[in-house]
Amino acid sequence: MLKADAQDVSGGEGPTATTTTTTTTKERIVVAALQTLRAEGFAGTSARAIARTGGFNQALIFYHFGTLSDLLLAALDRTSTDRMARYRSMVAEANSISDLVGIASRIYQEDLEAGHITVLSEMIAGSLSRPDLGPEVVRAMEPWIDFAEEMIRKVLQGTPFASLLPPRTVAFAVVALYLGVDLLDHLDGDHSRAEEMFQTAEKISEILEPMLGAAR
Amino acid sequence: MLKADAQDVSGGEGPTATTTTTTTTKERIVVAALQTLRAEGFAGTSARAIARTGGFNQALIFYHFGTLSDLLLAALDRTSTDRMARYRSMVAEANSISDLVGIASRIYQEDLEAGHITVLSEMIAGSLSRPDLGPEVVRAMEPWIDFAEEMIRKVLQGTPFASLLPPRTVAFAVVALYLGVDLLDHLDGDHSRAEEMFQTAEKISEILEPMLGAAR
DNA sequence: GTCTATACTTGGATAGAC
DNA sequence: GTCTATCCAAGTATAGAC
Repeated sequence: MLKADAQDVSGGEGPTATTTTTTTTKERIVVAALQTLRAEGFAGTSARAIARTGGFNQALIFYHFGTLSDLLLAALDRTSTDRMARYRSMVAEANSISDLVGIASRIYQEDLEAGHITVLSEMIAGSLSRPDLGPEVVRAMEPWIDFAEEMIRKVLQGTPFASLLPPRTVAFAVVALYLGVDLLDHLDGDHSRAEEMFQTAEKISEILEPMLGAAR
Repeated sequence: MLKADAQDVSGGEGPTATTTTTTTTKERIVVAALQTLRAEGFAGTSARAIARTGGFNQALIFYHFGTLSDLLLAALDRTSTDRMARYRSMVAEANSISDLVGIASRIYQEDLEAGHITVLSEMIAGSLSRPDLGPEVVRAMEPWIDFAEEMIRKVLQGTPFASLLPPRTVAFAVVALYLGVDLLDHLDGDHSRAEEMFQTAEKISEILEPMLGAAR
């Protein structure tokens, strides 16, 4: 997996709706923007830096996207959509708390290596300095909290925890935790702590589960 | 010893070692840097922006700190030290889990309003783009994980959780959660979710506590 | 659609007067 | 220690040739 993404494309503009990965320039620019965000962070992601990364002319960014902010938002949208599809497909099988934790653990690993979450946190951190980004970044985060809420609801249904843990609040905390862990994880490259965190969570959920009866 | 100066003032240069807060220029610069980081984010915190915030000349930054990175690190050190003192004084009374959660809740509120955590997350996010910051930011984070670990250890001592929850791992998660919650909280300014999260945590800890006997 | 060239702005950093 | 002036690199964005 890892670099398996770079895109699903398919539904392009042109009439050539073949399955071949026709990489348009616009897509190449988005991909380069994502790579740059991951590697250099928001502050290092200038139009010129993106063009260097992708090996194309800097002016193309403005031709295709108008402003740098618009490109950045398109890139954010892209990862967000791609990852959401992946998350949904992975989580389809999950019915219990420990299922969910296990999947979260594997998917975090995937995200970490590919830098998907880093793009989010860099965009969030960056939107302080460019207020036009703020509202759009907020919108990009919402589906994630919704998604987490949905999963938590599903898994807490009928357990004694349902009355104790407001799904929306837990969802918020889980998303925040994801972001924070990724932030720290990337800072020093010591991934063992996150691993141990997920292992601990799995252990706990496995102990908890029998106390609840089958969650579903 | 990373810029051990930055200082507590008091022991100033001049013979006037009074208790009055003699604000040296160096301090004013650090304060302005913190304000700018909070308000404009890492990407918006240029030497010129800091000088505008503080109402002093831009060249002073380079006279007093050499480079912008060094100023930023001094500022990070400053908040980190200040907040650590505050945390330690607040937490001195805490003996139980629910004590700790309650204090964490109040202190988060304080941090949020003053933007203390934002400085951390902006510096972490920013260190991607300026690799010279990375190692120093890592060092600035360590005391926080240590501190959290210490607290968690203290409060878990002798409870059944002690065998289940590795203090270091939980500490890492708690710090990550703090960062992530602040990140999201500042993004859209909706502080109710964090509040509810802390309230939920308090409720849970209050329910859990009697099951453990006095934790201490 | 893509490239070159360029206008204009901001930023880090230094020199030198005061 | 502080200010003015300035150098130069880098950034966003646009115009116009191809």
